[in-house]
Amino acid sequence: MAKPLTDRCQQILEAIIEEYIATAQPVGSKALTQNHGIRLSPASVRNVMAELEDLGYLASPHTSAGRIPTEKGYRFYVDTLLRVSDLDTRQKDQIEMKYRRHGLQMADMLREASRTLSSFSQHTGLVMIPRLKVTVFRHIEFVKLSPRQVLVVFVTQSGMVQNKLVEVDEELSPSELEQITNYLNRTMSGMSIQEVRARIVAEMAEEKALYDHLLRRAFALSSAALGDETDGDVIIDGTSYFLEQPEFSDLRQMKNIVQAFEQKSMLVDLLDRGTDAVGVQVIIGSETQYHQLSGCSLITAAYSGKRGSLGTLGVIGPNRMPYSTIIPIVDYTANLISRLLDTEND
Amino acid sequence: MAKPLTDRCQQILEAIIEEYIATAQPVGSKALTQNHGIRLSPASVRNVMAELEDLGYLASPHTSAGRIPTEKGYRFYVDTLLRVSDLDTRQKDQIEMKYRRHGLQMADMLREASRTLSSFSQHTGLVMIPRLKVTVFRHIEFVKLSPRQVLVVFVTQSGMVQNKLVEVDEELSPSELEQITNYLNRTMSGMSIQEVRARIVAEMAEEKALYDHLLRRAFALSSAALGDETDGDVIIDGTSYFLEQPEFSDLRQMKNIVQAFEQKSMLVDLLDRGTDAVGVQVIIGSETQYHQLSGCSLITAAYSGKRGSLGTLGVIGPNRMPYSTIIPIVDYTANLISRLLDTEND
DNA sequence: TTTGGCACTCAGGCAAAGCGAGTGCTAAGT
DNA sequence: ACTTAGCACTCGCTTTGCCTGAGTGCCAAA
Repeated sequence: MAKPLTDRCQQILEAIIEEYIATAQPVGSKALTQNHGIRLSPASVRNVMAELEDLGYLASPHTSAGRIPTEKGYRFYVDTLLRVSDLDTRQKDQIEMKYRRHGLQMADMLREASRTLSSFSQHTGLVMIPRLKVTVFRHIEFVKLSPRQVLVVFVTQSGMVQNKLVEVDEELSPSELEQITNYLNRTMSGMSIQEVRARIVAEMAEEKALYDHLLRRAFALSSAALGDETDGDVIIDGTSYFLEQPEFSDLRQMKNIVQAFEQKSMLVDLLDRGTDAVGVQVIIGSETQYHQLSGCSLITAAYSGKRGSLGTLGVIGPNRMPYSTIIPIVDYTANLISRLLDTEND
Repeated sequence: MAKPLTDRCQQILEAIIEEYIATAQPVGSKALTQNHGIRLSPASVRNVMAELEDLGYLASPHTSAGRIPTEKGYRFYVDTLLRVSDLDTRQKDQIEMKYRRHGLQMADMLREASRTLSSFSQHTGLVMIPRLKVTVFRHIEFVKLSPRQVLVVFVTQSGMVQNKLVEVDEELSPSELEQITNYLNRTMSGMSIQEVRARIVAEMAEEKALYDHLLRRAFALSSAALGDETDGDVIIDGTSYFLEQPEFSDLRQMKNIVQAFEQKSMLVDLLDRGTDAVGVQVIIGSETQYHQLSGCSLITAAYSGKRGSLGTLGVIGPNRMPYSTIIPIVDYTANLISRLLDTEND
């Protein structure tokens, strides 16, 4: 039963999907024979279409309309029909230009990436902020805000700044703070946060720490600051492109989507899935497993710094997205960001 | 010509506006006499309504529909008809509860404020982040990222952390950086950023600085870091409430609004207008002077810290907003935030 | 295996008709 | 002088029916 589709079937499926992506209208047999170099009569095409519908690649909204691709159809298209080309150099230059401003910190860069993804794809751009645990420790600093409150400012290798307010039981003198600062910066510099955490746990258990009051407080403070994982944040840009999509003119669904965007947790999850993958990932419709996002697809790619994968970026839009043009954009952007993060600050 | 409206006119206008706010439907003469304790016949009400229409407080979408308020109508309602009551203690407690988590930094608090405003008003919440220039210097710190790049981390009195990457012409040794840090923290602590800037300009001009190389570099570095005003940022929450409003079911206008939200500059401008005002401000429809936001109104109030006004927060929604319930919410939230910012860290 | 022919289906557009909410006006009542 | 009942009128909204056209499935011929 799992016999592969014939060449002709594939060719027609591809034509239908591309036509549908372009027009958002159910596509009929006649339209196909006219515009897509199919050298067959409408009747033959109809036979093929009926077959493809039986196999689950196409669906018809009603008897007298054309066919639209199913998710299975899109999946097949993306997996085997689609040949993605590279961006031409002009486009690459245009994208790269956006990052030419100097003094760009990582956060600015990621914001710019989201904006660029959105404007080049004409869909909604997503960029996940790196999780704390995958970043590399560079510098920590304590600022006493009140006798019991200490602001811990923490800088990663790539120039991201995290900060957290920590309540302490017992007041710390400026010189104590300075000693702690120096000690932590000396010992932890260059380690990943995961390593730092492991180190803290290990040292806390050691005898030395038990007797050294200051050391113990140093570890307590830093573990409080690094302890709670920020729950993942996503930069979203170009939500308004969603409002242009005819398939979301239904306000109820539109509201679902906007709410999902505000909540972010679903997007974090979806982007997370692609963090350790190589190359571009595509998630289509119900593969998201969120019914609020039904009809939405994502094109994502991981970006990385010196020490491996940092996060994921991508584009979200309706199933009917121009995959062939957006995939190279996402791919190039992810590589570009990785390159920029890799070469800077060395 | 500027004769004041009679009591009866005002009473009816108020009833019409409140009915329209509740139902989003043009309100007719009959509906009024039934539900709003107007002891008049529909015919009399009609006469009054015709008069109010002539005066520009009401409009009729077409002959055989009821009346809807004009912007002038809303303005009159807000200015003279509306009596805002205080929130009851239960609501106050509910709101206050949201800020009970400890270790809340200013940024978290403002985010929470936006969310709370939105969920309590059932419309879109806005909170402006304080402009750099109105904040108070507490601490500055330099982190050398590469020979020529220094990350300037800067903490305000209220615990906000700003950071900026600065390129330097000439490498700074760690000890130089430390000297600069100490000097700046000693001299500038407790001053507002405006004062700090003025001080820097003044000292740069003085003889002393001309001869003290290090001092000159200290000023150069800090002025680079404090120099460019961040162009104002706004925390937006509850955009999806907009999608529920029947008046925005037109997708074109909806798109305008969402784009305006993404761009933020309009919102920054609108919130800025209320920064130095006392109490709650209401901006209705075309008073925003942005055609993209036609049909939208804002309810805003300034919040302040120890040293006076910091920024503005509020709610944006359709003209047809329940002003009487939202105004107290905005008012209370602004006061609450001010109180929290005032009492913390002392 | 492909193709032309043909009957069939069904959504969308259009016009006519009916409904109903609401108005403005006039004349009578207080 | 103000209020109210009555009445003709307006006009948007909904329903109904009809038509059109795009597109289908199937069959028989090439």
